[in-house]
Amino acid sequence: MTNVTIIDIAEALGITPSTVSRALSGNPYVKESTREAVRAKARELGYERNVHASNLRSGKTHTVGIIVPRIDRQFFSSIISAAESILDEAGFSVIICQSHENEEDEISALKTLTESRVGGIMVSHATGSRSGSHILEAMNRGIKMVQFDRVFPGFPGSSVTNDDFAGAYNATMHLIGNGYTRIGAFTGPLGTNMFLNRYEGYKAALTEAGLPLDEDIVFENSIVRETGYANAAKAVERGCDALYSSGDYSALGALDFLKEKGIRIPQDFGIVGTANEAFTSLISPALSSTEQNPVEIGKKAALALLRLMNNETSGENLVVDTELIIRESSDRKHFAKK
Amino acid sequence: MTNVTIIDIAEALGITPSTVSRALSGNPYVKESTREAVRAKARELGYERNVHASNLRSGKTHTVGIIVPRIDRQFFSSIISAAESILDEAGFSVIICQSHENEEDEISALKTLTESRVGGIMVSHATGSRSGSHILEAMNRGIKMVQFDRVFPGFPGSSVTNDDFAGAYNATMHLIGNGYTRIGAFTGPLGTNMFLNRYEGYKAALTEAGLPLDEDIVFENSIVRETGYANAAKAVERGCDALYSSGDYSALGALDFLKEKGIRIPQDFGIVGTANEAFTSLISPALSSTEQNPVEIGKKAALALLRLMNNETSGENLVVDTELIIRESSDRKHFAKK
DNA sequence: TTGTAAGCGTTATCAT
DNA sequence: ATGATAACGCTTACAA
Repeated sequence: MTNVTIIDIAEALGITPSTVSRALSGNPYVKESTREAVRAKARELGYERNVHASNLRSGKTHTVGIIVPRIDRQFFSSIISAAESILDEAGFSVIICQSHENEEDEISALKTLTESRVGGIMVSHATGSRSGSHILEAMNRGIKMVQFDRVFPGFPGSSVTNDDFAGAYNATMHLIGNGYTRIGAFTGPLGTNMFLNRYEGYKAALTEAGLPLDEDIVFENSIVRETGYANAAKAVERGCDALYSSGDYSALGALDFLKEKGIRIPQDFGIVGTANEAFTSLISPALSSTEQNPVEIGKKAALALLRLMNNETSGENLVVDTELIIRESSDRKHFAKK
Repeated sequence: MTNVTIIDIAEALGITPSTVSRALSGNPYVKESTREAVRAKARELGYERNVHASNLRSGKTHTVGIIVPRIDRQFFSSIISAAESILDEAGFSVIICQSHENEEDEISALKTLTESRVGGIMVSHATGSRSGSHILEAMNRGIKMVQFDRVFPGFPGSSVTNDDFAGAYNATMHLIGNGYTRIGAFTGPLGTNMFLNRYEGYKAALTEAGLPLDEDIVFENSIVRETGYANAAKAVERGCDALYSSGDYSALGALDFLKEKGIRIPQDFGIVGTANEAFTSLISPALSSTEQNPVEIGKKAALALLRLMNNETSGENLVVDTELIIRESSDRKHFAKK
């Protein structure tokens, strides 16, 4: 265990701890030769700053926290990875907590972080977290917070979200542009803002194109492969020739059904997913999807947090553009020859 | 900002800070009524323990660190997720650092963690980290460490690895059992122990089955889709009827080639990948692969670290079994009817 | 069962 | 440019 302190360095050099502290922390009022000597001795003795003593005395931390529902979802791990790189660069270590999609764990994660006196927190809330009162309360206590992806609108602090409305709108417009005329929708639970916004985008596109909205071909809670398969069957039965899906897995389930029935994709049926999961480019036919740019979200959120901690802003709401990735499953214009 | 201390609680209650400290930390020599009163007042005042003061005074931390090459790889994020759940349960927060596959960042991550006086560290080293001397040095300074997945053999402390040899052996044996007789291999860089072990497992299976080892059909550094495609062409040209691959992406590349050439899978050609990436079950034909059980690795490593910090062991080397997942790409016995 | 008092390692405020 | 000193908030002998 390292137990070398600035006092040891001071004694070895015949100076005082204050000078050692100043030398090590880059205080300008230190003779260059002293600084050199201190640095050399510190290295020689294997000195390591005790961040706890430092934090206690100075009241400042070089740690921030990130709370996500689960680390092992690609979307979140990409966000964390990007954010970590930026925060690390700025001299902050990152404590990561998982809420496991439930409010209780989210509250305890928040407690862990505030007890550690982190300088700020990035949080994407659990679906189980309904009111967000614990988050609001922490914000009101003065904790710098950036909400990302899943946010409680109207809270203080900053936020970074995707433009879900535009993503869905663009995807639906793309289907319309490829000549599909009866386009169904797979949505997530519409109680969640994100899914609601996507549904609104879908509707807006239909409206703008003069197509009727038929709720018979809107399937809520279609987010897994199995429901996708089952609802694709209904969609086909109800005369759809395309599907906009709020998720890639349900779109995959739809592909399963369509391939099984021998329905040609994209000639007879078009489909676009959402999230641009890794598998979308690997399956056949490759699935068109909407890229959510998690790396961009992570970077923007980290920078927003740094600004917040620096008092350069009291809060800002940032939007990250989505990007439609057109692949075989919906690109009738190019793949029809196949 | 919270600034309520145990002194505030003590004053409000007309007792001393020591008693408050004892009450809050579960010291048994505290009257039940006192404990209740302290807890109530703490809640009322919005008290939060200052972990820095606590750590400084007690010399103990409730924080551990995890260093991985990249958080955003599914394999590592699954390990972290599993480890975090267990460590969190045990009362530890987790600081996560990325080495970005280079030694410099790994060293700086190690420094960040030791400066934070973490109680222990889980580490999977960067490919760019050749000697591991910084890791060894930290271990020798008394830092509790568990290496996982990519380990420097012979180091003190604990380790958790996959049985890569057995995984490759089983995969190759499975191909042999399905009647394939000229089985090529895609390996990773053989300078890395893990890949070497897999190659040895492949060779052992051939030997045991009395099949010749032909280095013409062993392709080193086949780890991405593109090299898989190119080397599959060579393998076919050289008469292979099956491939054991040390990675899933190169196996995917091989599938690309085989499908393009109209070679029937698994009737005319069998293939098994490694890692059981999410896409393996989603593509067609579904790819057989070797599951590395990251969740198991994460759990085992976390528990090993807890034992190490508890001085229940001075080091142990644990092995996590891999699991062969048989899918269409290699299962001639069941899919041949197709 | 509770109080007293010292100290963990650092930094900030004086003073020199 | 450096030294002396106090203090950050907590835990822990030791005493009572």
